[in-house]
Amino acid sequence: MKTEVPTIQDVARVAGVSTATVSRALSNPERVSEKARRQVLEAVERTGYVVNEAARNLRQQRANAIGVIAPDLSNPFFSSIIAGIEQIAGPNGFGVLVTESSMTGQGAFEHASLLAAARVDGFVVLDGQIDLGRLRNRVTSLSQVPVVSACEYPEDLPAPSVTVDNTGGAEKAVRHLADLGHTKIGHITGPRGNILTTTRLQGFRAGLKSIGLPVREDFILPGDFNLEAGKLAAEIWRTMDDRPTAMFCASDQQAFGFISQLSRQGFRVPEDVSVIGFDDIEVSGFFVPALTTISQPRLELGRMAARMLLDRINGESHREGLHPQLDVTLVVRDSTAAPRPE
Amino acid sequence: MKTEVPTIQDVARVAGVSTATVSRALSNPERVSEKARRQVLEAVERTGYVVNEAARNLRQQRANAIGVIAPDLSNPFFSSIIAGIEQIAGPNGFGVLVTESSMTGQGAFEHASLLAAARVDGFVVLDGQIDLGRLRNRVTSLSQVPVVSACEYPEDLPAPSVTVDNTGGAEKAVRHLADLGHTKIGHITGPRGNILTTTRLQGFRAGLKSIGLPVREDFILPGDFNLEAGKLAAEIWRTMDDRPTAMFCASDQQAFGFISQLSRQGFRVPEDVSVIGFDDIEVSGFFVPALTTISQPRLELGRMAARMLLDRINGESHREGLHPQLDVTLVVRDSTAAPRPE
DNA sequence: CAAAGCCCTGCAATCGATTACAAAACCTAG
DNA sequence: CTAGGTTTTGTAATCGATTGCAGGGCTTTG
Repeated sequence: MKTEVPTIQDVARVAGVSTATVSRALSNPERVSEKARRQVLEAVERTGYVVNEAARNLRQQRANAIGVIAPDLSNPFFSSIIAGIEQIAGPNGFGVLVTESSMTGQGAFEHASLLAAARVDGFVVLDGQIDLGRLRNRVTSLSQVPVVSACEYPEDLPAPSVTVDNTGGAEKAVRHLADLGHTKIGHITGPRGNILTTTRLQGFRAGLKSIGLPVREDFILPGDFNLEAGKLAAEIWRTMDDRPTAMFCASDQQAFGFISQLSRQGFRVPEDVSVIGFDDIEVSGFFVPALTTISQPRLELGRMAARMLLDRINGESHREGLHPQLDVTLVVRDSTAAPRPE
Repeated sequence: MKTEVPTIQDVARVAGVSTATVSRALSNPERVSEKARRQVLEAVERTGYVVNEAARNLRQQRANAIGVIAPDLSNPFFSSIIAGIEQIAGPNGFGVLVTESSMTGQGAFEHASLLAAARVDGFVVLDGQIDLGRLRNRVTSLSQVPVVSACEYPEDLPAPSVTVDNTGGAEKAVRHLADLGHTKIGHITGPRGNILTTTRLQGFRAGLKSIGLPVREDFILPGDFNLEAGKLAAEIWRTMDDRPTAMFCASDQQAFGFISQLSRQGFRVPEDVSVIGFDDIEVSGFFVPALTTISQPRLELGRMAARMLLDRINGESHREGLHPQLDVTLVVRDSTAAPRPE
């Protein structure tokens, strides 16, 4: 078996035309004659030719790939977004390079420069903690690379972003609980400093206010988005003298941890306490009890981010300050109910 | 601001040496003089130079990247493996290009050829359905590219693979249930034709046999790995005259679906039926009840696959037929218990 | 002091595509 | 039949790095 990979030269020889014609026949079919096109296509078939991306990238000064910087690849939340990105990028001929930024700050930067250098034409950043400004300064070539941030985003973002309506979602959650008759509503927050934490907390307060309920600061428990944080919060809830009858959790995972720990301690959801989450990840509908939550379109988040990035790469520059916000919806299931009468 | 990206020429000029020396100073520091090295490093710092990967790749005939073909990116199971792959690839200077093969057969092939063509130096295949032989024939250049398959793998695999001990895991599950006193043990399988389905079913049968329990074919319910399949199976279980008192589910997700639906119908786990899963995904420990399951090292699966692939790319060819199998462990939680006395 | 050997450096070819430019081929209309 | 215009094709430069080869400088040894 021949071990040589065929090049455009081989195709040209077989087709009996020049390499220029081959190149044109493949990328601008309408620019060559019917006859030449047929010959080239046939030669491509015969030789099994596939364009060498490295050569093309070098010549065109374009990588035909985008990078994704995610804080945690194994987190299903981020991986859904990546799936969405891939759905758009792939069919458009763009590869998707993923990296995890979780490794301590330093590492993330090393990584990013690895990605830079004509390896990718742009980035989608899913990590709100990353200091984009610094990232850009770090590597000269990076400063020219378009970036779109999705989901989380740094406070002072020098790039377009696509997010969901976190504040509105939180308000919806609070309103739902209030509608059920709850007046003692608590909240377990996300990690300190995260933009999602901030906006959801803000929505929580705004929601209470708009209904005319007071904000009880002692009902706001600090947390994180993960399962463990929910468990910890449950322990705190247990020890409270005056307990909220309903909790708005900053994430579904957190809600699971919360409910799980309470069940273990003999409490029941929603009988003893109503719980509402945020995200609507896949298992939420199958949890016991099925989780009431705020659903966000993760796949669409990724798809939209990819579309925006591709647009920018192709020069259709939106204004820098484009920040579409996707809607979220309340999904009522079994983890919320009217409070038990006193 | 200067918008030009510095090239090796710029560095050479600033450092007062030739491009050859710059190149050597960066990749073979010991081959140039102390002085030249200092000058080059300083020039790199000053110019903010980063090597152009496209040019390097073209010249070296190597992409410094690996491709991952996964059936479903948003599935946390696969994304964990990808995270593992990234953990090994990244620090070794390799990019990780992901693609989803879920799109109907055709699409997957298109995609793979996109990945080929000097874009990646090798693949990790996570999709057992993919016909590797056909994939390879499709594109001449692909036939030379090293492939490692992980987790799932085609029956007649022409490539090394890394898997977990599915059969052994299933046996452990059965034994655990039997140890608790169950004699009527059922199984919900994975999707038809999948290698994981086959091996786990096989282990299930073997487990029963080794304990001396008969295999009741009517206790084997066809399914899939997802939540919905568990739900469907629950409906079947309900209608059975003679019900198994314990079910071994082919995946954790499936177990969730099963338990969820049963709860909804007023049954209790483990009181009415014990349930054991397979995978040990993150939420399993926080499900209600916490799920007893067979834990498999997903991250390590990815890490090992990446290591094997990198080795092959670097020419350290293991024999073609290398198929390491990682161990799985039984994790006992709250979803299994002794059967209720008749 | 010359010869031999080693280390370091630079020149220039090379990887495989794309594309500017120019030439050739073909048409059309006068 | 020819000038002018359009379409199609080919030649060769180019992208930015790596690397084989050869030459220059320096050290060592006889």
